[in-house]
Amino acid sequence: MKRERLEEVAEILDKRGKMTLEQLEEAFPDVSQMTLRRDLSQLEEDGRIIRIRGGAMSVKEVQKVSGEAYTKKTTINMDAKIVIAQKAATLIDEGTSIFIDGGTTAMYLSKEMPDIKCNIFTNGIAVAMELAQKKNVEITVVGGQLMKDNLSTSSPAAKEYFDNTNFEIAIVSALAFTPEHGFSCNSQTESDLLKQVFKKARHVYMMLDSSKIGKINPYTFAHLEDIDVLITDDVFPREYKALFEQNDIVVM
Amino acid sequence: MKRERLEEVAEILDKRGKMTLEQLEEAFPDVSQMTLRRDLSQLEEDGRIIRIRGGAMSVKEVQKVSGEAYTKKTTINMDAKIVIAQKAATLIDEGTSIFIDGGTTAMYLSKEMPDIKCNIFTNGIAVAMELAQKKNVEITVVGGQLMKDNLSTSSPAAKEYFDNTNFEIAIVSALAFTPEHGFSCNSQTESDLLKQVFKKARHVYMMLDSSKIGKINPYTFAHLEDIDVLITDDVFPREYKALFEQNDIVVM
DNA sequence: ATCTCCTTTGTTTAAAATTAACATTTGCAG
DNA sequence: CTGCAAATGTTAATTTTAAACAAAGGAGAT
Repeated sequence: MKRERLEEVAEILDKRGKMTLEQLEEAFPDVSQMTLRRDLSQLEEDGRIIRIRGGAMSVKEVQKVSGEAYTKKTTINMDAKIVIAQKAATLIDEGTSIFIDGGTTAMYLSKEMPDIKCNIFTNGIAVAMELAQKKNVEITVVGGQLMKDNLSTSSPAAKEYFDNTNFEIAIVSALAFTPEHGFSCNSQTESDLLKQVFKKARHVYMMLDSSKIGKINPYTFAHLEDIDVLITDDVFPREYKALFEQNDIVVM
Repeated sequence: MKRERLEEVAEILDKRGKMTLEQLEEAFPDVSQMTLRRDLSQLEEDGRIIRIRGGAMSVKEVQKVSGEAYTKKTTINMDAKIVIAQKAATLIDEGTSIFIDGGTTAMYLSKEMPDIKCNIFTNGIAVAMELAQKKNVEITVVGGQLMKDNLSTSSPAAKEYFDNTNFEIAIVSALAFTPEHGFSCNSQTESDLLKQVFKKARHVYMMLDSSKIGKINPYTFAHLEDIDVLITDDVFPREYKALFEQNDIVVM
């Protein structure tokens, strides 16, 4: 009972890097806060985690935080993104061929993903590194120039790149969405890449947390008719939900 | 005033590993607790320390504390590799176009590299992530299937990939070398990739620590005549050094 | 110099998190 | 079943933190 929970706590912390006590309580609804505190104490003694004010973080995360110039971006609407990523993770079936983009939501998705046999294509190198830990996942990285802000690559040669490639699903996210401008991002070449991906993908899943709504970015890469499923959080406005459903999009 | 104090706080924390706020107050008697708190906040944002309840600790300390629990790999001949990487780093000039492979030595190289304006092409995603921290370095990642053991990509499409690309220098390392079999690695596609790179590179630098000598791996990608400079450690056997020099290779 | 604006620092106070202490439950050997 | 010990829950006290505001410097402009 205790032993297992300790393992689970350590695992989830390894996955998410950093969690508040509140988040831990949500993850373990049937034990008290005090118990979780005691668990953290013990894990700390074992050197598996570091306890920080408000919660705890994994050792890996410490190294990451100190290693990179810590981008604040990772924490904007993080909870919503994790929920969305978890949902998306359940949609991945064994043996499928999938494209995943290089955004932060995709990063969470790759952490939450089950370790099943499948082929993943991605343009995010952080995503690729994360997935490399999964034994059964075949990974292919899309080459190209690296954008340092989001660690994703894109290349004008994307077209040829995907000539002989097909995806069952493409799971992507956008930086912005409005009904008029569709889904947009901030890089021309990334936009081109995604358009190319959509052509070769049987289904397109869009992960969109509600903070993106009403915003506009310079490059539109998809409109409502291009996507099949929308995965979002629970504060997603009702009128938008209706709008998506009118366009035959499944909203989760 | 503030700047210096921040430095001092970071230093003393690095030294002592872990301090409570009380201890910090003793160390800095002429500022208020709140100021120290604010300093810690800032250092935390910069990724230099980790704030814990009651005080703070240095990143080093975290690693030490957790060191026992976490297995450290990539230590095979690490010292030699670092020395080689440092040497190689000095050979990179501003404004050049360079290919770097995805091996562990290349990883150290990317850490040691100066942050100068240049174009780096690599097939190592760990290398790419490391380089992403350098503001002035333009990075292009070679796409392809990801090999999980060394986090490098390679693709049969390498040929087309490099059609319009040229390198001033290619800095690569091999997994094995013998005079008869040349430089070899353990992946067919990576071998192809490197051969392609050599065609487009003006100079080829080989980083080879002495542990690689006398070993054979399945795929030879270069012979003595293909390389221009050899960067190695100081226990490199004399007879091999002579051999290289006979082939007009500069040995460092 | 004097003034203004902005940053830094200090102080007080409210909020939050943590621990301690004690009560309750659970599992299990005898 | 009984009693003990480990695990967990609950509450209250303690400690730590952050927020808000006030004061003190510091740099540049006039």
